[in-house]
Amino acid sequence: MHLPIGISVDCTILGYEDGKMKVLLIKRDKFPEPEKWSLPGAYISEIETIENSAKRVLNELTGIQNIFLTQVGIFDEPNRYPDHRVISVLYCALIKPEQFELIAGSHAKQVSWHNLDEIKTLPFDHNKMIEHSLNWLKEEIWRKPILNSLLPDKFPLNQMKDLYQLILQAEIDNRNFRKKVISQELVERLDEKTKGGQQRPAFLYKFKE
Amino acid sequence: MHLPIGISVDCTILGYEDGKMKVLLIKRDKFPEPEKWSLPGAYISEIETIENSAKRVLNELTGIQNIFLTQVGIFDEPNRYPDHRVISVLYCALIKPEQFELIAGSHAKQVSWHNLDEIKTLPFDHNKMIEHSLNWLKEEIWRKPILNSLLPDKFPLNQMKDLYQLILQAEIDNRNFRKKVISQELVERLDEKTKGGQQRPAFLYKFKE
DNA sequence: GCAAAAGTGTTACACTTACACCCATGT
DNA sequence: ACATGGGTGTAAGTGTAACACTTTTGC
Repeated sequence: MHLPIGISVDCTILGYEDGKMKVLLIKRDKFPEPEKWSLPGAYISEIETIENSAKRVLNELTGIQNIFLTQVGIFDEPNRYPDHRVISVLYCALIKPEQFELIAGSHAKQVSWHNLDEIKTLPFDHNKMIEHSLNWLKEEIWRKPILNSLLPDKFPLNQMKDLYQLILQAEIDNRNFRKKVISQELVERLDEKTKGGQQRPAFLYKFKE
Repeated sequence: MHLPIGISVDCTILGYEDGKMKVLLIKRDKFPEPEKWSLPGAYISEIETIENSAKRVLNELTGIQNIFLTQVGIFDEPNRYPDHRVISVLYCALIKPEQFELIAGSHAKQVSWHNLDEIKTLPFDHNKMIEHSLNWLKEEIWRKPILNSLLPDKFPLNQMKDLYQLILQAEIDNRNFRKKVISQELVERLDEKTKGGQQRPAFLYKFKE
């Protein structure tokens, strides 16, 4: 009835800074895999929904709160975790690194952003989890302004395009991209331009609504 | 660590017969809710993936085996189940009722098909589960030949259209429907027609591949 | 010959894709 | 003046949506 199976949550928190995609990792302090960097995660509590557990765990480990988490998958290989069975529910969120103060708490020794393209082998199936989250993001990216969680409030369209290219891992046609996001009324142009660049200033845009 | 939280699977098994959508229910024999009709489901086992547990449970309860189950959701409200907490992973499958012999086993007193439009209040959150499965189906219906699991091997296009209308709960334009499924090479026409109808015979089609 | 279901084509609109040059600024 | 990234329009192709009449059979 009450099987000896643990249920945990893990979170892929993605950010965008200096033109690179980042993922938030914690340095573990306990068994298993102490001292290793991994996705923030922990067992769920008995009285919360899984999503609320994910929010709480994320806050306890990293200090991040009040963000929107989306469930993106379940990882249930019987041997994915050492010692005993743990089924993990994976959540993903996109945030602007500069808007959150990182506070390592609970069983995290450190918290920090890591460049996505430099991620090495992580414990358990966390590499698979990141890959899974990125695939989820690729599919969701055109639906509504998901990316306003990654971009600053005001941004030039080329920055937005760079981000789409980074996520989709593909070239995007400049003119078609502009037509699309403007005609779909995803973004609107402000009466303001970039300053201090080495070249022609660009109009700034913001997400609608 | 090993929290007293149960993990179960439930299955929405859908069929199509006599122009109606059907769902497979079992009559429960044990606590909780004995004697009530509900979706087939049970606790997962410690050594199987969740999906394999679902297949095993379905077979034990209904006799159905060798079918393709898709995970469509997780139901995790802390009080969805009486007495103690159980998180349930929901699977869905589409099958042809006439191709499976139903055998009530394990803790099922009976198994039988029920018309979807006559389903009353079921125990726990099983009504929500069915609704969730139907929404999933609405989204998946145009992707690949999902419905070849519901239709006979050979069928007239109008029957296929009726089924789409039933699932989507919407009118479909006859000509556009035919154009679409033929141009997408979903189906191909056979050199065979319906017989014994009261009207003009219709060409039979089959799913490609 | 008539009732009933089967079958068929065209046009308008929306969306996507491909493609190349001029513009505004800082140095 | 020139290097650098910013910015723009058009045409072809593809998919979707709306719409009404003729055909074939059983009775």
